[in-house]
Amino acid sequence: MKKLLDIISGVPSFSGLPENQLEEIKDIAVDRHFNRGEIIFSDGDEGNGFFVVVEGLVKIFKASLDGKEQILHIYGPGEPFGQVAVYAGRSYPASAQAIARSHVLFFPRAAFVDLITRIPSLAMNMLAVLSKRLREFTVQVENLSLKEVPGRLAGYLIYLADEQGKDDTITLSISKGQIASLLGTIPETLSRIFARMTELNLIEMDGRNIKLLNRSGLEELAELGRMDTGKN
Amino acid sequence: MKKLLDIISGVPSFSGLPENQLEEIKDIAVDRHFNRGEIIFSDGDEGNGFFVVVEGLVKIFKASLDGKEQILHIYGPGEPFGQVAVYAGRSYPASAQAIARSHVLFFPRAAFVDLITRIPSLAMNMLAVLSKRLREFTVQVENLSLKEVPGRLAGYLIYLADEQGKDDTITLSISKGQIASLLGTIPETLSRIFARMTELNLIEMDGRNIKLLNRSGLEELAELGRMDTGKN
DNA sequence: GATACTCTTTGACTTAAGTCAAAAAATGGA
DNA sequence: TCCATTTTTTGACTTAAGTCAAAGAGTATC
Repeated sequence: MKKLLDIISGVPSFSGLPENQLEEIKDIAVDRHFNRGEIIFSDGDEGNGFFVVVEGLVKIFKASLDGKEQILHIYGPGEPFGQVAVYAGRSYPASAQAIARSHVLFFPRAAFVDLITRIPSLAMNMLAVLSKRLREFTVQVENLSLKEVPGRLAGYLIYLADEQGKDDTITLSISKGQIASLLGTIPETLSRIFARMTELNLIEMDGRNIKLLNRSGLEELAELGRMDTGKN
Repeated sequence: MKKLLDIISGVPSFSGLPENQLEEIKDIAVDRHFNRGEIIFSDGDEGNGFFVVVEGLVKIFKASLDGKEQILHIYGPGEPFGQVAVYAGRSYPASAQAIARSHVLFFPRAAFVDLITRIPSLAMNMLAVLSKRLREFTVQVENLSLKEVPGRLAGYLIYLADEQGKDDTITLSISKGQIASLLGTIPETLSRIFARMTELNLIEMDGRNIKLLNRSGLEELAELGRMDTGKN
């Protein structure tokens, strides 16, 4: 099956490996499919492997007793998730849910650990992936505790603009409710802040398309962490 | 120098390695000392290695423009920090400061990466350490966004009690101001919540000694995330 | 043992953001 | 196209926690 090998060779975590090793990785991968809304694993579940998104979108989140949730990350094609359970503790530290019809690859722990110990550059790649995630978490903690919601949103919009490239028009790939949860707030608050940003001519919004009208203004807001313009 | 080898063999990240490999690790380690208050590295600094605390206490934190700070973690003897710069990105994702006179070991990147690629079990150990940190971050994000300050404090007190073992009396090793920063709040708020907990007979406080009077009450508070007792 | 710190607590006030409720848009089938 | 969800927005109100200011405790130093 040639297609699977192509997919695997395109995953950043496996980049730079020679064909025969990619072949070995391919051999232990298991195809799995999830419908929109399906839970892939739950916080605390015993985990005997990790996943890589091939197609679709998966959200990783923590839920509270009273029904609130905080999204930790949203992963798309080429991105691995659930590795923490492979290297330490054996349980997943959060829940994963498909937020679109998704095709993922599952890598069983034992077989993968064996590969890592035999392929030093694979180990280095995995260390790099985890380090990148740690870096992202430091930013998330910083945002949640040192920035107000407008600052977090400005940062997120800039992040999307950089990611999507083109001009300064971005398209949201997830619902505003999900964005609220990712930013540690609720839809009502997010909606009000979008309105405020439009008011201040920072952005222009049409459904899921947003145009950044004043990038330096947004950058300042993201940097400072609060709306307060400093005048008066 | 025998003492250094003893220290290294006691570091969890290096556990399970044979003597000759510990020797190799020892050979690349560099001794460094910091006074209380000294900055070890700053957020964004180019990092060419990581550290392990031998003696003392080091705080890892993010600072905001307007002088606030969020502590990400506080590390004591045996714990490594700054690894993210070694495996990805080459810059430190946060700042590190000695909060007590500290003795640390510095491991230069190039030499350590060489060791990792030659010693598979060292690579696995490092993967385990990073995974554990990721797990801790998921808890911190959950706390910041889904729990109110009383819930976070209750969880922290329980964590300290478990760590310090003995009965249900704990001793704070850091100032209350630092605890406030670790929990994502400010000293005034923390002080008021300590007072409220004392009021409710959850704890008894004498300076830096705290007695947990009602552990299950605290556990419920930590679990639920807010003070609200649910009655009425 | 008085002086000069730093750390902690208390009080009065402000505010960002949450809750609850309902209307308005958008989306996706049948 | 029309109906039924789901998503987003708006309004009125509440609240947890922050700000500012000042008083009390602790600790260390000479």
